Amino acid sequence: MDSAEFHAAVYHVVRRIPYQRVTSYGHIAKLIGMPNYSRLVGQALKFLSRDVEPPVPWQRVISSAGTISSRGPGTNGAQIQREALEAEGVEVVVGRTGEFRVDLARWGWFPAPGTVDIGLSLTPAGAPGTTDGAGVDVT
DNA sequence: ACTTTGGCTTTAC
DNA sequence: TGTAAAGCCAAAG
Repeated sequence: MDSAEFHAAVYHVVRRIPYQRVTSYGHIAKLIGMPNYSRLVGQALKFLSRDVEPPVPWQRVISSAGTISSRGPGTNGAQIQREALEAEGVEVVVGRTGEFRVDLARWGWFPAPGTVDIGLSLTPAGAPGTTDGAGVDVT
């Protein structure tokens, strides 16, 4: 797939992230079938224009450690992201060094690869397993 | 064409 | 958890 398809797949998957759920860049890469493209997922979201037709909930994508990427001191992207997450009810805590983090055990959404539609032909036909992908139910 | 730079990950300590 | 180091891949410089 070329970069256009990659972007499309990323957006597609990100849009599949349920309300009040978050996932990681790396997991999205896995879902698409390219485990080592985690950084490119970040770029795809970075290149995303802010007024695409079906909005892409990019705020539901954070690092695998459950922290919101700061994107540098001069930017307020992390703050925006935090507000967006809290706005939909996701609990965001502030670390001791001031970073925002989300409890992945509670809000994380990590369905097995192949169980979500990525909008491309590589989705296996009768994908077994969870179609819900309700991550961890530790309550 | 080479070097840096990212909304990253994993493994190891 | 928190760093540190080594991979990773495309876009900028």
